[in-house]
Amino acid sequence: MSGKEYASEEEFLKDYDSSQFEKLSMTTDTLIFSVADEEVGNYRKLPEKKFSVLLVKRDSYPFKDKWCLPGGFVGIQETLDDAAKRILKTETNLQDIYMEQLYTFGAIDRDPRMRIVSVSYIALVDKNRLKDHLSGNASWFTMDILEDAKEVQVMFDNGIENFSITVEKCLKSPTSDRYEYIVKKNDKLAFDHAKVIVSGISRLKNKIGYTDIVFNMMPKYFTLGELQQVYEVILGKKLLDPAFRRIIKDKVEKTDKIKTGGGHRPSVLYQYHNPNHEK
Amino acid sequence: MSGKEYASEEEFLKDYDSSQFEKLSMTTDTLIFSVADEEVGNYRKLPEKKFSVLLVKRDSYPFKDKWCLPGGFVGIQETLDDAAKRILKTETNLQDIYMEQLYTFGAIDRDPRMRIVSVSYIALVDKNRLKDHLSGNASWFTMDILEDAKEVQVMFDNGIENFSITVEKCLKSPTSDRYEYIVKKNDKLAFDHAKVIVSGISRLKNKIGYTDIVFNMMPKYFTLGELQQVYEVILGKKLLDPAFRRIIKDKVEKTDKIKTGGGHRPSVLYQYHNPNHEK
DNA sequence: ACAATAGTGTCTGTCAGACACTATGCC
DNA sequence: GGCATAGTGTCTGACAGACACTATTGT
Repeated sequence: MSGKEYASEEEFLKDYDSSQFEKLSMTTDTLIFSVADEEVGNYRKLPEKKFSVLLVKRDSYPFKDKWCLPGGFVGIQETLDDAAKRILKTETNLQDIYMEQLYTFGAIDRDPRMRIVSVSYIALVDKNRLKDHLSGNASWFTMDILEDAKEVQVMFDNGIENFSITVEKCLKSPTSDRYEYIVKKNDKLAFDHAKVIVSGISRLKNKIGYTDIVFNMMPKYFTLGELQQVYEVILGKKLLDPAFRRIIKDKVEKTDKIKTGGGHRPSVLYQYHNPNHEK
Repeated sequence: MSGKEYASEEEFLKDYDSSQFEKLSMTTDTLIFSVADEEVGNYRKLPEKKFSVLLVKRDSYPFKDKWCLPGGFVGIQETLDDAAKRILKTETNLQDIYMEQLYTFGAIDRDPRMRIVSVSYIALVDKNRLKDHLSGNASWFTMDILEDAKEVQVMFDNGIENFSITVEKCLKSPTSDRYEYIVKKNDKLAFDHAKVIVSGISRLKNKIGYTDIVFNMMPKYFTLGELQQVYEVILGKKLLDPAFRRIIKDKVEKTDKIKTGGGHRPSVLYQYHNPNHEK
């Protein structure tokens, strides 16, 4: 590592040959999650909420015609976060969206072209804010998730096409909660993106319980029933009304707006209220 | 992205020029955490536990003579996990140690030589297992941590040298628990490693509450008092005995061994017991 | 005897799970 | 009227925080 002796750091840097180490290609891939309304026949019923993700159809090799997460190469003068933001902007025309780094995937063969390390991100968007700004190859897929202790199954549907993946969960250590994901079935997703999606779903499921990130997927005004539906669809289980209201009561603020029009009692509209601000 | 049309993926790959994208240097940096016994004068008292981290003194520019986390470049034919394992082996001669990926740091100027993206890892070791296998420039530093809602202060000491860092915590979003760390004071740590250390401490503090990762820092046999000390030193607060014993009772197994010799009642030795195995 | 840790019993308040109940608009 | 959702009251058991107490060693 050393070699020639230098008197100062400035002198060293002037002489430094940055080509002596092998370099790698890096990309960011972003899980853009949202919740969609799915209309239900019965006029009385609320539209069903569906957890959904934005996928892009690849138009070139490798994995031509398969679906993948929006992603792209990280520029040499670009932060990882900035690369992820740039890609989000390109695909959805959205800015100032909640994003967080998920995990860095570095398997040798995850891309058949060459060694590419990918930093994955999660972005949460309110679908009402975009609708028709999508780029050409992008499409929202609803996800139906079946999960047990050993396996996750996700069914994707964009209204035209549907497919499913099956991923086995395998604890990396008995002392931790980290899983190694082994893809058992996957015909339509490119690269290792099946793993990335399953990791992202897992992270979201966890964080919904101890943070307020759900509100990034909500419109400004919403009813508690709608909010509860979103929790239920992400957690994959029904919640009891009183318990749910107890949990979120400090995170929301009643407005003077009311949502009418369903074949049932109208509902008060709420908005997000940061519980740390009131103290 | 496309260009010439190919009939198959094989054909495309044969023709693929991997040099068309700018590449980056990547490193892994590992937080090797452990808990050390610090002898106390009083013969009756238990040795005090100290949370500690392994640092390496840089012997070359940049940051010559500053301390940094053990790390190194990721090989082109090497997994991120493998790179981290290799470095752990080099520094401590340890293998089969608990490790998990922490975060990927990608600021443009984190290394003055050139653009380097660093994937950080956490490794937890039982210090009794190594003692004298350390590589030349490595040294264990105890950490005393002072944390409030806005700031973290860490005091490092390896018995010869001591220094401290101060890092400001700044929530990235009101809806989440992600912090942006701003280094306010740091004279002795190289690169952005002050941030990495603070992130790692935060992760560990969190995960100790809902996983069994502490046991990776414990010897095979330990008393509940010792285990409680480790929790206390990581969490930075005292715990009540009965509450602590309630929490860990399913995670440990009583052995027929007993630890005597302190100026007080002897203590039963326990060992880790995976709570998921008994069902 | 006493200092220090080991280990247990139990009260209390908080809170999640569960169920029952009331309220109200729209066809 | 009755369906479907909105919204509330309250019981219960689990459990964390708190404190008090007993047990046992080496010097």
